[in-house]
Amino acid sequence: MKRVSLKDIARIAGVSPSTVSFVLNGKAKQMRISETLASRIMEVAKTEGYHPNPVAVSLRTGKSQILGLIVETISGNFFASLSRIIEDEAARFGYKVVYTSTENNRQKGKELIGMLSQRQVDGYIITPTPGMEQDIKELIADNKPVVLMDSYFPGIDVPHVLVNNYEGVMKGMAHVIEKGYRRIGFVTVDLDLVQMEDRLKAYQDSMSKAGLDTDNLVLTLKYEEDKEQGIESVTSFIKNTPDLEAVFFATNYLGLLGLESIHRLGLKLPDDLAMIVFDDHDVFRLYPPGITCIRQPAEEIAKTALELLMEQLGKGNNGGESKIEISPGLVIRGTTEYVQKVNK
Amino acid sequence: MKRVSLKDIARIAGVSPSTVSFVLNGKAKQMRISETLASRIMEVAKTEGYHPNPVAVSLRTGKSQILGLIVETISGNFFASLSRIIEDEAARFGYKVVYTSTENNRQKGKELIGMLSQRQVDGYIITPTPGMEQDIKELIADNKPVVLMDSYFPGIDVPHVLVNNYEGVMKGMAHVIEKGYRRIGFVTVDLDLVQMEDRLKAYQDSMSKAGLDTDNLVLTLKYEEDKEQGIESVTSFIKNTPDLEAVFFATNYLGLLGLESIHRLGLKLPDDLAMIVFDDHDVFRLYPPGITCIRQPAEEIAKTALELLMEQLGKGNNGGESKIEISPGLVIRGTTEYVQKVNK
DNA sequence: CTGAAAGCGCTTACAG
DNA sequence: CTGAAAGCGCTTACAG
Repeated sequence: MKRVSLKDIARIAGVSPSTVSFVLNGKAKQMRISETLASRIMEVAKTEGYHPNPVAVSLRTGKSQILGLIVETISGNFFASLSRIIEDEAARFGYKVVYTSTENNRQKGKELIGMLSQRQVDGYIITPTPGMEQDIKELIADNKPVVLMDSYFPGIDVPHVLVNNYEGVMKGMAHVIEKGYRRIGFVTVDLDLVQMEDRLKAYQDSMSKAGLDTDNLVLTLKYEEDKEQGIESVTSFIKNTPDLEAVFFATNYLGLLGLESIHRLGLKLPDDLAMIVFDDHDVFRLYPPGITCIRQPAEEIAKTALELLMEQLGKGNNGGESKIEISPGLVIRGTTEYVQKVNK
Repeated sequence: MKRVSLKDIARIAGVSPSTVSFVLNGKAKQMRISETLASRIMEVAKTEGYHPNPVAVSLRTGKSQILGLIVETISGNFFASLSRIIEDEAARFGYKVVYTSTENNRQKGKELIGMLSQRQVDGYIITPTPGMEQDIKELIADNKPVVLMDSYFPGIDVPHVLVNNYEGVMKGMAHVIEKGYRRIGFVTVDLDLVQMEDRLKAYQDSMSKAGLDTDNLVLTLKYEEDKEQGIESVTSFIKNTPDLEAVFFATNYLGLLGLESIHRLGLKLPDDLAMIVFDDHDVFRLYPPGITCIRQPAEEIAKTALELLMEQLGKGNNGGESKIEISPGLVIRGTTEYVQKVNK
């Protein structure tokens, strides 16, 4: 059962391969091929079960119709929500998606390898992690279509889509402040990413706007620390901060550490201590009730990222909707859905 | 920054493309190319940063060095544990892995499409679901290397690796029976898969061996039912079965339904009711303490599946270990790790 | 309206 | 020991 080739179809239909190719690629009228001939060729192709060999097409055209999605880790909810959406959307444009993850462990290596050996993909959607700057620059230099998701590097001029982090934290803070909380702590991590800066900034701004002090209320964990160390830091932070009423955790990972700390201290949510979490990855459902959560719309982010990529690939069919804010080469977009769970 | 081609290397090194190809593919001595020449060519290739174009190689050789992994769903722990392991193992043999899922919703469609459009992959690892028989037969007919994982179709003669379901259930049953339980229920689903049959058989055998009755103790849910319906069925089963002491859930999905039912009935595990679960997919950690769990070693299954596939691809480097039981065309292997949690 | 020809980047008999 | 040539299956100027 050999695969039928374009040549086979040509032979059976009694025409030249070129003609078959034109017809099958919808260039029949453009090439002024008679409708009769065209439909006859179509017919033959169908009855013979012809499918073009994508490898040959790719070699000839230089396009693979494949997109590369690079995420931090392939296990986890973020990837799960994302992959489905991106795969579906990509399919609508005739693209397939392959995944790679940087899996923090083999940081330096894997991502490079992945990129190099994958230069066959037509475009990239990347969730950037610290240290990827160089790789991304290379892609840009290579004129590869790239969209960053969930974060970006201020120094690199590349389209990206992420939630409005500042606004998100402002909303969360406004909420707890309005509820009457005053002594609000903030737990973050020393990751050199813009979204972390924005979140901290928003915390500080909202506190000062409310005339509240932030002295000794910010805990910055080390990215390198392991989970247990993190939990201990948070635990002692909570225990040793006088009159602490609420804590804002800047990422969902930090939130999980916080949850464990609160558990160990025997505190009850939200009565003893209120908790607000900035949910990076739409994993809200992991949290128990009694937590205020800034939730990121993973689906919207993913869809938008794909749209931006398609635009670069010349398939920019943004239809009626053009309300994507485009700063010079940059795209920032995102809404924050505010989920209210604190019942104080 | 154009990609350098093999031809470029040849030109720079002052030899023919063939020679370069031979050297780079490690056929230098086989072709009796002088070591001096060979190392010079290697040198040029390295300094020029040459990487063969996999698309061209694939077109020419008919091999893609890509494996297809088809799972039920891409979100979920099973996929997460699997993907990592299979990807790593495959890399050791020089293969990449692409994923697809059947995502029960678009059952009939997607899987077909996935297969057809992917005929470029060199081999398949498939977690079969009911209805895939035809597709798998086609692959076999096409002489494509295929390994089934986690289940198999008795009618199709293809290598597969799965846990010993019968043995697993026997162990679990032996345990609870030994603990003194007598009225043990069994909850299963009307899925037409061999492993479900094996599990039920083992339940019946162990009950009869212990001289216990199974009348009205087996609940078979409909596969088509949604979650809520399932929970209600299980709930009423538990409530309406007199003197029920323990329930064996034949899959982890059923186990989750059971958990919810027990919760709704306000029962306490394992005091009011003991629970045993056959964990399809190594997601044991999802269960609370107090549950007896038959656990599948996902890692071992995945590794074995890959080995079997490599064997078909002629890379059978099974080293010293050859204790894979091979029945005619069939492979059954697996161990069950028995995790004891019931403290009665 | 349609066909012959070149070429994408490789590998591999074949011929020296 | 090494090179010229064919060919994997397509697409696309180019020439009628």
